[in-house]
Amino acid sequence: MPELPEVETIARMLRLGGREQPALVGRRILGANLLWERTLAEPSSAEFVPRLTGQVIEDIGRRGKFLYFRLTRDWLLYHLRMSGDLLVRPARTPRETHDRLVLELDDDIQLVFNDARKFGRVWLVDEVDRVVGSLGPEPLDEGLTAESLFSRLHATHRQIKPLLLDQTFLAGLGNIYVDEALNLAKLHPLTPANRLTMEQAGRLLESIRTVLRDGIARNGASIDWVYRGGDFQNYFRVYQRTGEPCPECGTPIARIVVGQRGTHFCPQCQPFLFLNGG
DNA sequence: CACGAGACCTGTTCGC
DNA sequence: TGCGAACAGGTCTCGT
Repeated sequence: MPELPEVETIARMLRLGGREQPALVGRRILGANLLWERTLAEPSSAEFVPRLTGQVIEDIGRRGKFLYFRLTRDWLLYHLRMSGDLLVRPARTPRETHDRLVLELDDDIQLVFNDARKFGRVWLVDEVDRVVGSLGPEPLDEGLTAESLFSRLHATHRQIKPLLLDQTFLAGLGNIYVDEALNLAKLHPLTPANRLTMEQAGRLLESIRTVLRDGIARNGASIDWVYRGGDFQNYFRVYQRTGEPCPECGTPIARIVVGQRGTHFCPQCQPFLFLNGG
């Protein structure tokens, strides 16, 4: 599903508007149509529509992989999970196959949540931290330093890849950007977190920021049939490039499974140096 | 605490 | 061509 750069791209598009697409800040919600019950995490579907109706969108942003809409009284949050997408369409546009929630806005606009795999979720809450309060720091936040990352890495012996996918450790990374960042930092995905040196922790933070910034600059990645307009997929170094040459050394990219996730890395640039705990 | 498996879902691609 | 298996950007829960 969309990771930080894809969600950031969507948030910016909705907040600022894009080609032929109006900005949504200032629009009033006139009604809502929930088409798949389980898409709504909370409150109940009976409470959702009357409570949402009439509120105005005051701001739109991103925290981790969550998209948030600050409304007159409440916060509306979306998590796109694997296949979710948010689309602006003219009012009364016919339903499309995987539409799950349609908001009717003023100015004859709809905001459509489309999600083939139905994993995505929506919340309407009065306190935003009830949903995003347990997230770890934003990787692009200047307040996050190599020193603080280093000390948090050393608080656990978990493997670095699953740790970076843990949203309570760091918010926003997913399978693509973790593989890309670890390759750039020349770290094996199974490296125990507490074995990283200070220098490696610094390189890891810089690598994470580089791949995220590059991803945002390319409007995110569009892969498989879930096309969102970005083209960062053309710049992957290792993700889904099994058997192709490493851009650094030419060694064929390897694929293993880590935490049930496909994991791509260069065995030459990212050697595993911790056999027998040594 | 840390890890693995299973669940939630649909669609595409791959191998026989 | 057909059909099942494997796989997919995520996260939660449960058992060990």
